[in-house]
Amino acid sequence: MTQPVRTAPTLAEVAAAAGVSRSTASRALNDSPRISEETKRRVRAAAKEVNFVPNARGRALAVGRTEIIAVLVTEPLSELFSDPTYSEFLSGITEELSESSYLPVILQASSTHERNRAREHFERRSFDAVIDVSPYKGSELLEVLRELGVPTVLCGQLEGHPYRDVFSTVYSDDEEGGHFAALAMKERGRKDIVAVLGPQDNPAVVDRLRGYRAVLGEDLPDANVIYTGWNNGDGYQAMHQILAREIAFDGVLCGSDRIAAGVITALNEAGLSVPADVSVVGFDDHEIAARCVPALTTVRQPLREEGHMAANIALDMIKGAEPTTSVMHMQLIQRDSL
Amino acid sequence: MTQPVRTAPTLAEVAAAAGVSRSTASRALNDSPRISEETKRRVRAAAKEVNFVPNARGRALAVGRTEIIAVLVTEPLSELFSDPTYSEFLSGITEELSESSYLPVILQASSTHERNRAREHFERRSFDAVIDVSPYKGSELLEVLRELGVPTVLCGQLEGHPYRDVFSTVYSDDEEGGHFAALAMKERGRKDIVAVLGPQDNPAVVDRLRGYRAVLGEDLPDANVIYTGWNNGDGYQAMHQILAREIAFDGVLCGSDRIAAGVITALNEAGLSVPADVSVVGFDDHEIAARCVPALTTVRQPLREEGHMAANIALDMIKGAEPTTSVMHMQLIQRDSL
DNA sequence: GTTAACGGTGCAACCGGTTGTACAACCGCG
DNA sequence: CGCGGTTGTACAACCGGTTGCACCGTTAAC
Repeated sequence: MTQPVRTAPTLAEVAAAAGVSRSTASRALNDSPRISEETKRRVRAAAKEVNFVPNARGRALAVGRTEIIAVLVTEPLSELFSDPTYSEFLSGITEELSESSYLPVILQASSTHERNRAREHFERRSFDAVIDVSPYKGSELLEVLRELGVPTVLCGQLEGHPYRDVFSTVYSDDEEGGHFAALAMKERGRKDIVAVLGPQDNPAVVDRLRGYRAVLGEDLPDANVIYTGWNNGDGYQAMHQILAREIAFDGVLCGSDRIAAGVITALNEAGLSVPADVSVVGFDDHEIAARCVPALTTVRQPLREEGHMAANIALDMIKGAEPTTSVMHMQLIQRDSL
Repeated sequence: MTQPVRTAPTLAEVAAAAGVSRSTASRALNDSPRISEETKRRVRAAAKEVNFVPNARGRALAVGRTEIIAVLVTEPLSELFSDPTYSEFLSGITEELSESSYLPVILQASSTHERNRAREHFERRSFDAVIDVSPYKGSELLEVLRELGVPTVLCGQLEGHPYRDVFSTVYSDDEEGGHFAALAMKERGRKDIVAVLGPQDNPAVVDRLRGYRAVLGEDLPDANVIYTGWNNGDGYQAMHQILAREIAFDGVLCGSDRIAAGVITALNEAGLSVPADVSVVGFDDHEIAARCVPALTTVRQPLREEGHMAANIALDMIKGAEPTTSVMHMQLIQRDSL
């Protein structure tokens, strides 16, 4: 077992070991066409020998990049991640970046303290690009990023597109998703709809509800809209509340697939059959959706692809590309709960 | 409104503007005692004038530090943060670091891809220290960190303390917490206990259960232990299941305060009174605990302090301090639900 | 046999800061 | 007036890489 290494080998040591100059060693390791195969082999062998890894600090200074991309989170993490969709989105980002040498890190900036630190490190150019997961209009950090000219991708639509000319934007069309779900209910002939959504202040929730409303109008009365958490148990509890009211309904639109799972459990316990008595539609196409009994009809949001897109745009902007806006589209996944 | 700045001012420009050399400018901005007050004033004015912020890359190379600390997360983020306690812990870390110039960033390393990238950046020394939020024995990343000699703090107890001589450890004594909760039940004379815990594979859950068992023995039979999520609705649903079984019980130990809130709701709906018929004890001392009706008796875990501790130890280790182990203690908060 | 072309390598400058050391200006003192 | 000591500043080296350019030896062409 090797002893802990306290001091990392430098390029100079590798060069010495291979019997070449630092510059040749550098070019060999970066696979420059100006170096002969024979020399490359020697240098690579030497590098492997001493376990050489180029030091990030020296490299960053020379190439002008840190190869770190900040994923900016401006709300409390627990809130963000209680929405299960985010982790899928983040996976999309890391997946895409793992092809490159870039590393995504999550930067929490919910308190003033945190925002100040973040601001400072933005000014120092500690990161090559920023992906803002939950941008809001008038954020002072966005203002800073704009002034600094740091490549930035916003995930989510800001009303009025205040930064369209400087920042890129990626979002999926939640209103369209609501549209699809509601349309499916309507075509099935459901007339008395209940909605069990996520938190009321979540922008996606607001947009989806708008989509529902545009299709259903008075078939989805205000009194039938319930805001709750995103989980199984939350759906279960909400459905209990609704059943306790003893109102008539034949369809439930859910804010997530896990909510839908809880709703179905509660309905079954109350002796109601899905989809014979009540239709249920979920949201996200989470892996749980296909495993539900009955298998859940749901709206698929291309979260992973959204992450890929955001990461790619960030990489392009680092290379100097102009800001872009791209909209991801929702898709209704037909199964048996409708 | 200023135009976006594309190229940041360098120290040389500041020095020129102030009419001094680069070295003097540097010392003036770093408040060296060798520089006269008058010169410092001039340099600072010039720096403010051109909006100078020292470039992280140059600075990092010179001082040998990036001033970034990685908070390593080896499980999926959504899983981690569905446990509400983590955000409190993270706040503790950022709070403490905000006193310094260090910035904590969260590094997700659940997939192989992610782990490889993380490893690479550890080798490059992109971070000055690592705080591992959910360490597990045999993690290859820990092995890498050990070999590289990167200052590392583990949050959680690893059985057998395999890295005690290289890494620092901070953990709160979950078994002790379980002990306190169970003891309170026992002193209250409760004999038939039910436990509604978090996920079965969560190490804290395992330790707490061990604490319960040590005190209660057969008063908490295996059949009465339910594993679920951490939320309100999860507790509600779990309690419904228990009530459906029609077993006799007079106490419920909960894995989180939110679970407890759901449990109380379900008990009330079933016509049972807390604490007259059934005693309920929560965990965490989340803000919801005091707001429950009746106010919730719970076990307080010093999460924020744990974060402070972890951050401080990391800073100390960067300065060269030896690894330490520190245990945080639990505390029973007596309220009305027992 | 001389020379141009070319592939391979090394020197030295550079990225943007920090810091050891030399030096100039000034002070008070004998 | 010359000395040693203090104070404030500048020069230059350094951190660890990358890269423009000059230079070397070889080969092919004339």
